[in-house]
Amino acid sequence: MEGMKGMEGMEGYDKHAFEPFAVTVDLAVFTVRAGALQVLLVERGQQPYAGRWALPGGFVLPEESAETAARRELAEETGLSDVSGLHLEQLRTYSEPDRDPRMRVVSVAYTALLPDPPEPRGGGDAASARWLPYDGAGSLAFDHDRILADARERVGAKLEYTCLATAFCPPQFTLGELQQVYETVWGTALDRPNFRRKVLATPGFVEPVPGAARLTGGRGKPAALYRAGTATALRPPLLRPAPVPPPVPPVSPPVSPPAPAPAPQSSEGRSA
Amino acid sequence: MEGMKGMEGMEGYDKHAFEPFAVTVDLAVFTVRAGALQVLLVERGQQPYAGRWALPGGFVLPEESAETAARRELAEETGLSDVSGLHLEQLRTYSEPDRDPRMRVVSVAYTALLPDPPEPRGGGDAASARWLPYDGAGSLAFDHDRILADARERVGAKLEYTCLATAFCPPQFTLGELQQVYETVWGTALDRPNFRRKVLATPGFVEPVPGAARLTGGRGKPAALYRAGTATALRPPLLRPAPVPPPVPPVSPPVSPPAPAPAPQSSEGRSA
DNA sequence: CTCTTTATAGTCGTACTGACCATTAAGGGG
DNA sequence: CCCCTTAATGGTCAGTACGACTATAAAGAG
Repeated sequence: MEGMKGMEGMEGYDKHAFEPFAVTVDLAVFTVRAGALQVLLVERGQQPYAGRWALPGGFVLPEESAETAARRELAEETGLSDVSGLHLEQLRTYSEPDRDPRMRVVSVAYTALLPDPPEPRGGGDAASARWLPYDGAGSLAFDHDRILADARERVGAKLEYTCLATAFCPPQFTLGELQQVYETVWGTALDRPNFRRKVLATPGFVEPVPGAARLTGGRGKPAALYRAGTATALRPPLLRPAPVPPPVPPVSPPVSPPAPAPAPQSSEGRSA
Repeated sequence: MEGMKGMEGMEGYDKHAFEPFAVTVDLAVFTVRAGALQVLLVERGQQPYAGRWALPGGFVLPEESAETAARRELAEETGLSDVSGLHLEQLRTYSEPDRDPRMRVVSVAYTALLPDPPEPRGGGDAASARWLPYDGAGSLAFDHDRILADARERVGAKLEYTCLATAFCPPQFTLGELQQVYETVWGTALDRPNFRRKVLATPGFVEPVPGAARLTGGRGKPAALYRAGTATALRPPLLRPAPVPPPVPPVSPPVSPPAPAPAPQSSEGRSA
């Protein structure tokens, strides 16, 4: 603002010369659990949209920034005592005049990523807060469907060119778990050796943990443990596989040469 | 919001149960002119920051979204009659409680890109509006230095993985002009043949214009004209050159082998 | 006509990536 | 105890992308 059109000579201008807005924050809090992308949602207790699921959020208080408000809400909703280490990032602001039927509300949306999700403290103010799978969380209150979709897209995109994925992982993790994060958020399978190669070739993405290789739990060969490195960007990026171009049904290549079938001398050729 | 903590059973709640905010938009409008990145700025006419340059912007009106307000302001400040085709994109929202000394103002920042900049209508409301080079636009009013820096970084990043660069160009342009956009925003020189190869290899980035190859003006071989294609993403991306890793003053590799000096058989080797 | 400037074409070697194959190290069953 | 299954790891190979250059073409300036 600060241009203050039509408010010349206003000198500490009157607060009612313009429409006052309510400013809120909405949170899209993600986690990867049981191989699925999950979102923290609250059930609305009153109109409008009573009984519907919605993103957690709340008013920005007079003396705090939106970022501060978002972190405060995050702590309240998750019940976590320390949210200072969590990844919290501004998504964008939603300001359609009719997004809340009651009044003019401008909402600054944030995205947060959690490693291991504590069950949210069901009590408190919101009717109930729960982790729900992203798929099947459709039809939220207000414009929260859109916010949630925007948030997922943003997270998916950032996995490509940042080291953000480790924010979904506990302090120590295996490369398999890290890969699972990518696969879950992107909804595609990745080649394990290639993924490994890429991650390890990126300085500062992950670093090995000196002792230990978790034997417990798992059924296969025990995996090495890593922790998040100091790097933040991923260059060159790790691009998600293209959404499958047209399968291009082979347009009948010239009928002739099934020929001396030189046979794909591929796999077998190397195994010898 | 919509969580409405501590406002249970409020039913079309009272507008004064929470702090009202002023909501504004700020615009970082860029153009590339004369080989330099330029920004549209207005000179403030009153306190605070009277006489200082600031980003154009203004209040969001009661019945419009921030996006609508941003486009309205863009039209007003540039004096352009049709801003519908211009690239306008939400940057982020700034909400520090003390960002405006007069009152609580939350500002949604937008970034806009213009091809050929008309001189802004100096008159109107703001003391004066002008294009100024990005470098040397330091020390703006409020937190606009930060907003401007964020905007530039965002634009630079988007040039890497989107076809956004054409938004800086007129309807028809040469590859040289397009390259100039990259070089100006990134502040680095690019190899011309390689840039060309990359752009042309990306389907839908640009498409050749049937007739004409501008002979006028230029001094060298006339360049072919292109127009923006339909593609929006750039995969794989066109990464800006790394900011030169540490020049690594050779930390005296084991003193011995300056040996048969295989000499960096680099540049000179090939020029012969 | 020559030099300078800019556009455009093509080459070479390395880095990166996708698609695979192979081996190692558990755990589960028969 | 041996064999099968499951996962992690270690490699190979070929095609693509890209950085660094060289070479050629087509103006305008002198």
